[in-house]
Formats: sequence, C-alpha cells, structure tokens
Amino acid sequence: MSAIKTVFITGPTASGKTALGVALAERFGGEIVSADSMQIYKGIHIASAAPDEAEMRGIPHYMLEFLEPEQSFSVADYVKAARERISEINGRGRLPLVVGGTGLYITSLADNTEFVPEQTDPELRKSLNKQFDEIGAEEMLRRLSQFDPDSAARLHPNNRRRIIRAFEVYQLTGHTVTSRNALSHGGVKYIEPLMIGVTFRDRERLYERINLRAEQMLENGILQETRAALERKGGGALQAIGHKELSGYTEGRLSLEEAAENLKRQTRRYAKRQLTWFNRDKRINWIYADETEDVTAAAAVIIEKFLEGKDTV
RNA sequence: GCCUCUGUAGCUCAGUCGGUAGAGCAGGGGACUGAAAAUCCCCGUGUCGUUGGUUCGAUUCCGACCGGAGGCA
Repeated sequence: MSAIKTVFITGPTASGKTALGVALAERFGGEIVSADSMQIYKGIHIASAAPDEAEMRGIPHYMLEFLEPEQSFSVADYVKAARERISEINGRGRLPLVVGGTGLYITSLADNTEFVPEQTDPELRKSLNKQFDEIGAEEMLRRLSQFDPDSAARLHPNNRRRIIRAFEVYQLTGHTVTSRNALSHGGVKYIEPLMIGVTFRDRERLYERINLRAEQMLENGILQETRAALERKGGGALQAIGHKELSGYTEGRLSLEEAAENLKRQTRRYAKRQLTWFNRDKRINWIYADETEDVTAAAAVIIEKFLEGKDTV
C-alpha cells in the first residue's frame, strides 16, 4: 500500500491556520485532523483557541476536545490516533489535512516516526524526581554517563525533564535514548506529507494578532473557564497558556491588566518557539500572510501540484 | 520667577573618586523523539539630554541651555 498524501498546515499560534485549513478542506474535499496538544482537551475551549462550530463550517474535524483535562497524552498516543483518522479519511476518498501548531506532533507524523510500544511510567518519574532532589543534577548526570554517555554529554544540568526522561527510557527498555531514537525511522511510510506554513514576515503583525486574540478571549469569558479549570487539579491541560497566567488575577495576586499582559507575553514567546521549531524543517512551504493577497489561493496552487505528482510509495 | 532633584539600552534604574558603561524586565537567537502551549541553553554599543569650559583625555568635574518631577512664592 502506498503512503497517504497528506497536507499539513502549520505555523505559529494566531497566524490563521484554522481558517486556512477549513477553506482548503472546502476547496479540495478534505477533512481536518487537528495537531494541537491543548485542543485535544475538554474544558479549555477558549484558552486553547479551539475552533467552534461556526469556524468549522461543516467540515469534519478530528482530535479536538475529546480528553478529560486530567488525563495525559503523549506524542506516541497522538501519532497512533491521528494516523487512524488519516487512514479513514483517505478511505472515504477525501483529502486529509493536518492542521495545528504543536511542532512535535506535526514533525512526528510527517516523518513517519515509529514509536515502539514502550509506555511511560509516572511512578518511575516520581521516584527519579525525588532522587534528583536528593543527589542533585551533577550527580544525576554522572550516573547517566555510565550507561548513556551521549545523553549525559548533551543534556544541560538544568534540564531536569530530559535528564529524567533519559533514565526512564533506559530503565524501561534497556536502550539509551540515542539508540532507541535511531530505531524510530526507516520503517513503514504511512504518510506522504506536503508541508505548508503560514506566518507573517513582520513579527510585529503576528504579535498584534496575538494581543488582539487575548483580548477577545477575555471578552469571551476565559476567566470563568480559568476558575473552573483550576478546580480540577493535575493533568496535561494545566500546561495550557492562559489559565496559569490568569490565575494570578483570579487568586487576587495580580491586577487584571497585569495578568492579561502575562498571557500575551507568554503567547508571544510560545509563537517564537514555534517559529524556531518549524524553521528547521526545510520541507515547509512558507506563505507570508502580510505579503500575500490571497493566502488560500497561494496554498491551493502548492496543493494542486502535490496532488498531481505521482505517488512515491 | 526662585530653589532642589532629575535626564544613561525599547522600559525601570545602577555605575564610572575623570581612562567612552551594566543589571532586571522587554526583545532576539538556538535546542528539542513518549509531559511539548512543556522543558532548557545563549545574547546587552547605547550621540551616557544639548552645548561650551577645565583636562593628555569628560558620560563622570564646572557653566549655560533644553526636557521632566517636586518645593517656595
């Protein structure tokens, strides 16, 4: 079986991916698979800027708002589920469009990354964290270097998360992160990706949109959402930008203005990190919204060419 | 009108007992394989308000002027 031609629409937050995805789905008879690590959760609709019925304009969307906020979800989970959706869409003779800004999700899908069934272990993480507190970063790295010198040399002592992950992988699989990662490519090619990125040449323009969207979130009642979300502790949804910034206000530590400014600033920084991630991917065909008359038409030209090309099995 | 304080990075401010300057924030760049909207690393040249003077040398001392804050009338 040949790889499924899949169109990826990505770019920094607030760049207009959602609207573009829907417009292209209408034009090409497509359905949309979201690639957003926060929009998968229920209960953070406003903060995650998940599309509502009106924005979806009747186009089927998948991987949106289906998880309870306290559940965790990994890239491996995402790739598995997203591939199933893509395969189903393709089976209906429609074009799969993956739309979203979570770089790790997008890249893993587009690269056909193989995630061996290894599982993660929250308890192990907990005890490793405890150990980290007791013996310190330097000693952790020294111990890591005894079985995984590669990772130990690469990881900065402050990067606790990755250090712990390196121990976790080794203890769970007997493989180092490096050797395990080497096995993740070269297998089945499920997807043949076309990558399209939307952004603004002038970053100020992007930032203006981010600021504006934050104001709209406030008008749309994000504060109520924040209060409700904070009552439910734990889980991946707590990492969403928005609620943690606004909690400063709902808990009375900051003025609304200060909290709103924090929200905007964190979102801007997030957009910058996204750009760093995507800039590395040379496959992406960038469209600059501030220099392009008709973004949808520009994307459509690229897609037509892609669909005409022969399958590359 | 007079007196005092003040003018240094986009912002808030240090500092140089005279040898052209540095923090926080903002911002920029980068990394990234199972928590990723997470996690982490790196980056500070700017007419030191303007203009004269003193000096080998002034952002630093002195004068004048301009802007800001406060006080007295």
